[in-house]
This record gives sequence, structure tokens and C-alpha cells, in this order.
Amino acid sequence: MTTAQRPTLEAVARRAGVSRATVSRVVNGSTTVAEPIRAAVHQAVAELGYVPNLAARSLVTQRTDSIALIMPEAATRVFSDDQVFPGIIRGVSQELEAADKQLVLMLAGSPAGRDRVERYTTGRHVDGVLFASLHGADPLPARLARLGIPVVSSGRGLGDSPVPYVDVDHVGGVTRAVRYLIENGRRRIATIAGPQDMVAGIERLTGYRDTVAAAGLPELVAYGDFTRESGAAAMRTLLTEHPDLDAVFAASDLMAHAALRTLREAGRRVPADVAVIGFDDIETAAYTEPPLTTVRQPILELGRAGTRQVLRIAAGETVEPALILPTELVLRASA
Amino acid sequence: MTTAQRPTLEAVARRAGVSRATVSRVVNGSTTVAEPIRAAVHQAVAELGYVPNLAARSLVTQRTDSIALIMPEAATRVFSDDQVFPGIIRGVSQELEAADKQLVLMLAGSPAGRDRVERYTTGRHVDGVLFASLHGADPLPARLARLGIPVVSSGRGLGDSPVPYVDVDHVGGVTRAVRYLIENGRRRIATIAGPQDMVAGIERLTGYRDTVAAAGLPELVAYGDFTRESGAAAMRTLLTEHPDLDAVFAASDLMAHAALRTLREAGRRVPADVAVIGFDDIETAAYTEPPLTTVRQPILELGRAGTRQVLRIAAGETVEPALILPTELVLRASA
DNA sequence: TTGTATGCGTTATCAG
DNA sequence: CTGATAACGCATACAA
Repeated sequence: MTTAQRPTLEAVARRAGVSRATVSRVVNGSTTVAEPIRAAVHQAVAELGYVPNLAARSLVTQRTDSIALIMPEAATRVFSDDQVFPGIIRGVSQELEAADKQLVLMLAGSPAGRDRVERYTTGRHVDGVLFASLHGADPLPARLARLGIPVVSSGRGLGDSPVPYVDVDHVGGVTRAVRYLIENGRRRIATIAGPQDMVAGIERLTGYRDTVAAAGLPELVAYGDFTRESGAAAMRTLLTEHPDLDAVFAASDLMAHAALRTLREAGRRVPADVAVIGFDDIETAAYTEPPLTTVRQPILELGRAGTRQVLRIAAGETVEPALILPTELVLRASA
Repeated sequence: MTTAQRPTLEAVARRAGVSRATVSRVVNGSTTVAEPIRAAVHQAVAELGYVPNLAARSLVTQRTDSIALIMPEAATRVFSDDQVFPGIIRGVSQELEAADKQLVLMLAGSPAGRDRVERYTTGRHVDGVLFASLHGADPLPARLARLGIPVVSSGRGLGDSPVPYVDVDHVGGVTRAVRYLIENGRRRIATIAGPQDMVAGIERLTGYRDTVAAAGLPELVAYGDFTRESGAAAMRTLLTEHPDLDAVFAASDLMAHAALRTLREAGRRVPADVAVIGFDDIETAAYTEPPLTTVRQPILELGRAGTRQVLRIAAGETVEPALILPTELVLRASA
């Protein structure tokens, strides 16, 4: 069933009494076609319900008008209640819509997924590739770039790769947050760090370390992986090891949210006893109890900027090897 | 730059000293190839870094090995902090990964976006289409189906369309929730209804209406659009119009979350003064203050089931016109 | 301005 | 089991 034989250029040409080439010109908006002929072709197209076969077109034009967004991350992780990935997707989507390109979303958590991604992109099914949420020193971006595929990374990867990237100012944001805590008299400032195989995790920890060290304060560190569960566990650890802490900087809002609850369960008042600052400024941050003071990163813009870079490379332009977007401390009630 | 001329079947064939046909057989895993030749071809493929051109393959096979997920919804809406869309994407993604197909995500909020979607899908760039979050009586699914494109809707659309769908048991879930409130002595039960241009909004309201009516209780209704802001506004309206209400059923967890906060701001204790039940069971529900009692819908499974149906249709099988997944009342502290 | 002819890279049909 | 060869549907250089 299905597959009601679709009309081809040839069919339209016969119906309109012209050649295939002419139909092709009309369909692609060439201006060098006489008005009456153009009208006849348009009518034939409408009558037959002709739609160009994109595979055939790609074959000759060498373009697909679609861009891949690759997240080397299990789907589970990408779509937890973390707003970061959705935000990036949204930014990418906006920018592609403006450019009239299609978004091909590829989650590459498993090894099989990574294979698929590689086959698909190297198979020239997309005009460019945007990576997001790189772990460790992933060799895939550089490999694709070497094959001549336009590729950009949204959020820097580990190691030095020749792939252009867009990222936010992690260190700057964290520094402002920790300084704010210090200025408000906090002296036992702990941190719930993010995963240390990601630049975001590493740099946010660096920002914390440098700032407390500069103030002559001790380092109180526990590790999480940006999720709520890991944040709760890390907060419990911190409370056990450093019961006298008076502030916590969490490397993600989800971990901060969990810390808030864990602190309350432990009988600590926020911010009276312990001040809490997060990182991200996801929507939920305004609805926690108390509302969360946090470092806002321009997630949407991260996706948009990355996409613009890919499109520019695909168009043959050259782009800046790095683009850093600003972060900002958003004051609410938790610190 | 870029475009380092990619090797073709032809090149591999020359290098291996065989014909194109043979290379094609090896690449596609045909068993009718002598072992030494197969080895030679594999080596040539590896040496040249050959990757099949997917457009060319599609052109002849009439398949693309990719499925489109269409959300007729502005990106802003899809990726707010609502967990529903991400959950569906995740389910679809899992199922497609298992089937070794690619996911093409299409947000079609704007009219231009809808055009793109139509061109792209009718252009045979995908083997099938899954719709999610239909508004009103969207004619697009039926139109695509008429063109012979395998299409399924995840979440039913309004009006009677011949398109197969997968949905959850909205009415059943809401009925259980409202009955639970009644059994616990609540008598002034209000609802914050969802958008009435969506089946999910309509049916959840219906479930509420039927259940309170059957118990001889009054209908106290305010409307929202599933978002937090709309939930807060609706809650304020309800408090003004029915200050004596003792329970609220909100048609989404986000609206329930906002209701929780609005009630607290109004000096009402939850659940002592007012019981609150939501719908969805997003992750945040377990972290609200107090933790939210809610109707869980199997979001992930909604995506997975829909995807399986599309794949089956694309494989030439016929599928059930409707598939209804169960919902479940999850008791926490808010009711 | 329009038509003709060719090629894009594969797969599939047929002989051999 | 392998190799020619013909589609697949379109865009474009070139000719008219």
C-alpha cells in the first residue's frame, strides 16, 4: 500500500508541454523564464501535486540543507529535567529556521549510536555538524573536520582540537558568585563540583578554587555529575565532613536544588545558616524554596551562536576559533 | 576549503580490482561474495575511507532510514521546563536507535515552519512521520497520510482523522485523582484546566467535570495553558472567586507547582487547608514543597509506542488505529 | 529564453 | 559468484 507513485519533473514537463530543464528552472525560481511558461509550469505542478525529490536534488547539488546537532550523551541524560540541553536545541532550532535548514538531532550515547552518527555525517547527509556537551577529549569532532565537514562545538571539548567552539565564561561567573559569598561574610564555602571529564565541570571548579584560595579560605569539595541525585549525595557528604560550612556553590542548578532540600532536612536554614548559589539559571531556579541565587549562562544563545558558526563555515567563510559568551550573577533569596 | 573529494564505489572497485556491483554487495553485506574478494574490498574501503553516499542510495532504494518527529509548536514552548516534550523525544530516540534509524526533529511553530515541514516530508526525505502535541484539528497529519507517507500521532488530535494514534488514559487518571480527593473529605474541589484546543486539555477537564458532578459537587474551573505562569494566574483567580476551596486538581505539574507557591503566598497550608494534585509526574514533582501528588503518564512510552507504530506502517504492516496507555495516581505529600 | 545531453553515486536486473 | 548496464530524479553546461 501507500507509495502513490509521486510525479517527477518529467511528468510535470510533459503536462506543461515544456522540457524538464524549464520545469527545474521554474521550481528553483530562476528568473530567466518567460511569464506564460512559468505560469503553465506552476499550474502543472499544482495539478500533479509535484514535490521535488530531495535525494535526487542532493545527489547533484551536493547539499542537503540540513544540519546535525550531535549530543554524545545518552538520551536519558539529555532529557532529564535539566534545562540545558533543551535550551541548546531550542537555540539551534531558531537559528536553523531562520536559515531555512532542517535540524537532524542525533543522540550518541552508546557506541552503536556513535557509529551511526559517524556514518550519517560522513555519508554527506548533512551540510554541517554542531556538537554539544562533549565529554573528555572526544576525537569525533576533529575527525569530521578533517573529512572536510563543517563542524563547530557548542561548549568546548577537552584537549586541544582544531575545531572552532562557542562557550560561556564559566570561570568569570563562578568567581563573581564566590566573591559575593565572601563579601557577605561567608568563610567556610564549599562547592559541589560537576563531572571532571567535561570542561564545564572542570572550569567551574577552577573558578571556585582560585577564588577561595585568593581569599585565604579553605577548599571544601564534593563531586556530582550535574544531576539532582548526585547533588543530594554530595551535600550529605559535605555536611558530614565539614559540618561547620556556611555556604555552598553548586556547579548546576539541579545540584543546588537538591542541596537546598538536603540542607533543610538536616535542619539548616537557607540562607541564614548556609548560603547556596547554583549555576545555569534554569526556569525552576525561580521556584525553589527559597528561590535560588545562581549564575546565569546564556544557554539559548550558546545554541544560536554555534549554529551561526556552522552555517558560516558551510557557506565557505572562516570563523573565529573561539567565541566566549558572558555569564551573570542573578540574586534571589538563597544567598 | 573543505570538501576533500570523497571516494566513490567506483574508486573502491578500481582499487580492489573488482566491479562496482561487487563492492556494493560487500558493503551491503551480501553473502554471495567469495571470501578473498570480500577481504580485498574491505581493505580497499578502509584504505580509501570510503563511506556510501546516502543521497545516491536513497535515490534508488526509495528509503532514507530516517523518521521525522514533528512538533507543531514553537520551540519556546517545546523546550520550556516542561518535561513532556523532552520525554517524548527521548522515547522516540530510544526506539529509533534500536531500529538503526535517524531522528529528524522538526519544530513547526510558525507558518513558515509548517511549510518547511510539509516540503521536507512530502519530498520523501523521511520514511515516516510521528506527530506530537497536536493543536486543534490540524489537517497536516491526514494530508501526509493521504500522500502515502506513514504517519502516526503521539497524543490524539482533535476531530476525527484517519491517522492512527497513541495516547494516554487522561480521563481515567483524572477520575482517580478527583475521587481520591473526595474520599479524603474534600468538597470544594477546583481545577486548573489546560488549553481547550488540545485533547489533553479537554479530556482532563472532562474527567474532572464528570467526577465532581457524579458526586454532586460544584464545578470550580479556571484555565491555563500548562505553563507555570498560567498556573499561578489561574490559582489566583480561583482563590478570588472561590476563597473556600479545599482542593485543586491542576492539569499539569507545572501549573500545580505554581499553584503550590501561590497558595503558600496566600497563607494557605498544603495539604492541611488545600490539597493539590497535578498531572504528568515530571521529575520536579518529587522536589516541590511539599512533594506533589500527581497523575503519572508514561511519557517515554508514549514516544516509544508511537515510534514503533510508524516503523511498522513503514514496513508495510497495519496497526491498531488507537493505542491507549494507562495512567497512575502517585501519592506524595500535597494531597 | 529554451531545450538537449550529461552526470551525480548507488542499487538492482540480468547475463555469463 | 561476478560483471555490465540500466535506472533513480534532478540540475546545469552548453547549444540552439
